[in-house]
Amino acid sequence: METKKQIVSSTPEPTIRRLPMYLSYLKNFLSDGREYISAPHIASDLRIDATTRTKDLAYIGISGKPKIGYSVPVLINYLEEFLGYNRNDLAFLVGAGNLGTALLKYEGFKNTGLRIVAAFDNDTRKIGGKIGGVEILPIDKLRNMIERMHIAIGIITTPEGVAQSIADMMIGWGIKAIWNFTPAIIKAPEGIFVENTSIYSNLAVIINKIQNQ
Amino acid sequence: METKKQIVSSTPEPTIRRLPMYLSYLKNFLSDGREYISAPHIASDLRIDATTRTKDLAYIGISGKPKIGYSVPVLINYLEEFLGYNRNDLAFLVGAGNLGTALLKYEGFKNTGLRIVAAFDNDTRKIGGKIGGVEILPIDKLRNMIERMHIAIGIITTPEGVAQSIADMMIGWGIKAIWNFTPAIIKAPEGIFVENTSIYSNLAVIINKIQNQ
DNA sequence: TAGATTGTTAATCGATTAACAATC
DNA sequence: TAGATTGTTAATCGATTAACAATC
Repeated sequence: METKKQIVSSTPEPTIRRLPMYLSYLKNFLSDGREYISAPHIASDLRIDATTRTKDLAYIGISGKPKIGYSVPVLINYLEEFLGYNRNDLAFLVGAGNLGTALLKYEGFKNTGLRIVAAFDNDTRKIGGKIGGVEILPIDKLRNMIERMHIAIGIITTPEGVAQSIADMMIGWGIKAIWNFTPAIIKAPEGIFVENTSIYSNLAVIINKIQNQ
Repeated sequence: METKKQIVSSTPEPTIRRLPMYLSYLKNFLSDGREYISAPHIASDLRIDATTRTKDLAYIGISGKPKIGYSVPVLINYLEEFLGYNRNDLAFLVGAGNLGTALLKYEGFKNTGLRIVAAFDNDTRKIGGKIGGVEILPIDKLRNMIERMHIAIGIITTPEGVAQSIADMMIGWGIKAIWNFTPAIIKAPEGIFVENTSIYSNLAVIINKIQNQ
């Protein structure tokens, strides 16, 4: 028998990145009181091809009605469910500097399923205190806490130089996904997912556009 | 004569996003004192296909020598030049909240060509003060400042609800590129470039991976 | 020279866009 | 019914990967 390449029919990453955009848009739309919306309507507002949008919604298992469109509240429910906003995904944050502080205080996470349950730093002036309602603990408590609480997500907002060593600790103690806000390139074994929010990459795209305009 | 589709042979965006990664990696490599590096070497460290990497470097106009590899210092120079780190690109930031403050204090920009020359807010307690060495001005000074200083880049770190109106002001007064850190979907006319650093999109990818693992 | 490494050309893969049939 | 809108199938586009020739 021939070995058939396994088809991992998962949602494409570009689609996943667009979903929060739809959600944000639809919530605004709903506050206008209208209940149904059509694909061309969303598409022209968001500057996304109507077919792309239809496919995106089909991926998460929602379909519309010809002539009428999609029910906005239903769409919002499906999106929130798919994006895990009804779950609680616990996370630790390491590095309570400027960016770490901004994330700890970020109101936007309240809409989502992400809960930052503790933060870690090596600055004794911060340890014991709270930022955005989250306790700041010493780094050497990290191991015990990850293991005890079965935390799956680790957020790294440390200086670039120590990012890899923090990641290694997190991975060793059971973290499944790392959200890296430093410019460091995190090396991780197969099965550990690393998502980079790279300020430099975003800046590079902007500067490139400015230069070539 | 047939109209030939104009070929805008510009560097692909995925390539541009990878360039800062190469730069960061090479700077670390250089501090080890070695002068030449080969494509397979970089590739295995960064987990990027060697051919992809070779092409990326070819785009910015640098080639290596068979058997020897690429000269690291030359590579760094080319990358910094291409990324505009030797230029000064002036930017304004609007919204000196948690995230805005983090960006104003961000040491990493010192390596780049970006200079945030002023910040704007409507909080009278912040106005007149400085954050990260940058003066905080009232929003109503924005127009005059953009026009006078020919600022090209506007950074938005306001609450989601006012992002579009700030963008409209910026665009009306001559800003060419907007770096949007809010979840808002910024509508802008043709020719104005909008780059989104979307916390929600990044989070969505992480949550999706966690759910399906 | 021999072999490691680059660089180019072709093949593959995946996402977006286009065309059109189905349906309320 | 007629027409607006969805949903599916095919075509296009662009990036990644593979194969192999060129070169120091």
